[in-house]
Amino acid sequence: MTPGDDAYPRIRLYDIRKACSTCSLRELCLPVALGREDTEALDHIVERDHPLRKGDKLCRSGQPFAAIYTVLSGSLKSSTQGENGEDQIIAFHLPGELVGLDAIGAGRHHSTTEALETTSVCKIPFSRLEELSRQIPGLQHQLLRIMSKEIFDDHELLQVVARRSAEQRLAILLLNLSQRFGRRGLSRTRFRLPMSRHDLGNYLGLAPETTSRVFRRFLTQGLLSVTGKEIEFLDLPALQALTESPSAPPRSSKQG
Amino acid sequence: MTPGDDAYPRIRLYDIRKACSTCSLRELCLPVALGREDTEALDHIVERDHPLRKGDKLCRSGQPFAAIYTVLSGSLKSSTQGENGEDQIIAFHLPGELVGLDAIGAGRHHSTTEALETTSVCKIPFSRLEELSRQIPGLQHQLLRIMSKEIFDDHELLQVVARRSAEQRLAILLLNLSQRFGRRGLSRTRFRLPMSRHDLGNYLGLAPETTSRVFRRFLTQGLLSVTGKEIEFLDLPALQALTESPSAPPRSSKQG
DNA sequence: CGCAGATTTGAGTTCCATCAAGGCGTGTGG
DNA sequence: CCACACGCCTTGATGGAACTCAAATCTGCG
Repeated sequence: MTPGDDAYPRIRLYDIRKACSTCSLRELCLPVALGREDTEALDHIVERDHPLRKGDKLCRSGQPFAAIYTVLSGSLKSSTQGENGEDQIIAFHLPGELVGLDAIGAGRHHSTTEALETTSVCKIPFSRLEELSRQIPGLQHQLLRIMSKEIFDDHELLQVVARRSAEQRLAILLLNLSQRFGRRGLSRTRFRLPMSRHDLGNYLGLAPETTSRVFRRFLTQGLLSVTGKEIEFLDLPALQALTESPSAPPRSSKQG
Repeated sequence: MTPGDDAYPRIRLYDIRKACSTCSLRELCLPVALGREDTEALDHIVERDHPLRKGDKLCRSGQPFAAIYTVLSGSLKSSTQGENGEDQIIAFHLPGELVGLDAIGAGRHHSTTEALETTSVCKIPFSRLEELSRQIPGLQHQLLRIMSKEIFDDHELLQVVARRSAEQRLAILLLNLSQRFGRRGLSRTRFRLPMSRHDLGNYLGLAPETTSRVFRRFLTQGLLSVTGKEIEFLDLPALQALTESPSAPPRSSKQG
């Protein structure tokens, strides 16, 4: 049952790199000048976890924090819960990305992470990683670096949710997903959205109906074609133009 | 000109503790079992910076990251910039709080921090702090811990901006500020807002006019009294009730 | 005292959430 | 292979919250 035993043999960093060309574990380690020994040390703390089925929880809000994860295949969503049970999705996780960083240090998860489809992840026990990072100076810096990135991403999301129209929000998210798919070597213009319209809307601070309507508008305007969860960009420049606040009235900030 | 020279002598951790009873530097160090030597080591890397006047920038987006700061007196706002010059305020910083954490690791500031009034801060060169944190195991963990807190706060803000009404947003912010003032030993029910209505609105994703109108509504309902930037809570329970989504229509998430 | 910026107030408009109903698609059982 | 049912998605109609524009008032400051 526990990962790391015979049924779920340890996998090597080498394998992870093969499995996922832009794996965050690579992101975590690559900029660091790791010697052969260091690499092996890292190899040995990585464990493969059970594959998750759609709806399975990787971790729940309030649970003690023990490990961070990197997505090998599939996808996940993380959400925080308001006191009323209404939740707010704060991130989607695609293959090659790290999960659970917001729990570092607090010792406890603040969010619940759930599989959007059949998903396999790779577990990195944090205590061991932290221990290791004391021995490998660059690794410690990498940890801080990645958390910093997380903060930056959150700020970008905030900016989007606080100040942009529904169309801009969706366009920005689609382009963002496009980039992330592209980085994995998949098509940047044609891909499958792993999340429901509901999740999409929740993440962007929109009602699901609005999300649906915006898709229709994009379709009508010839910006993209939508078939269920499959989408294809037909007019990338126009979508990017949307992003740059073409119709966005300059709110707040400064208005002379 | 450079801080740390004779004109601005180094100040000691001891002084900082006196200057600010809930200083984040304490927050940073206190949970760590610091010996006398460690404490002195920290003392020596802390510098007092120039006092800032209203509107002065502590750091700008894009600048190389060199230090984190802790607020001794006054207050600051941090904002990110969209490509159009419209900015989004992501945090207000009151005395005793840390500034610049989002830049750790990226080596570059992602946000611009500006004084809302005459403000004095205390500079902690990061390279030295990092170096020190390799020698003091607990300190490293504290850094991660505090960054994690930052991420958590961002998620809370996102939840507020994405899902709550204008009244709820303002109520939540006012109560939050109340707590933070209270922690410093000031009144929790009567204080001065250091930021403009404009900034208030920007932070909450609202137009300044809306902010003003919500204040009026609160006034009319007898929830608080407002005189310019001075505010006083008159009906704390009612404000807190607002916070708990009483009139908040359960949006998105789940609606049977 | 007068200016500039901040705040408030008003009127009108827009965008999006809500409510409600219908369509599509997938999985299950016959 | 087909029928049915459930959930997800779409579409329509409507109302309301918040934004925009515009102007008056207030505030601080030189």
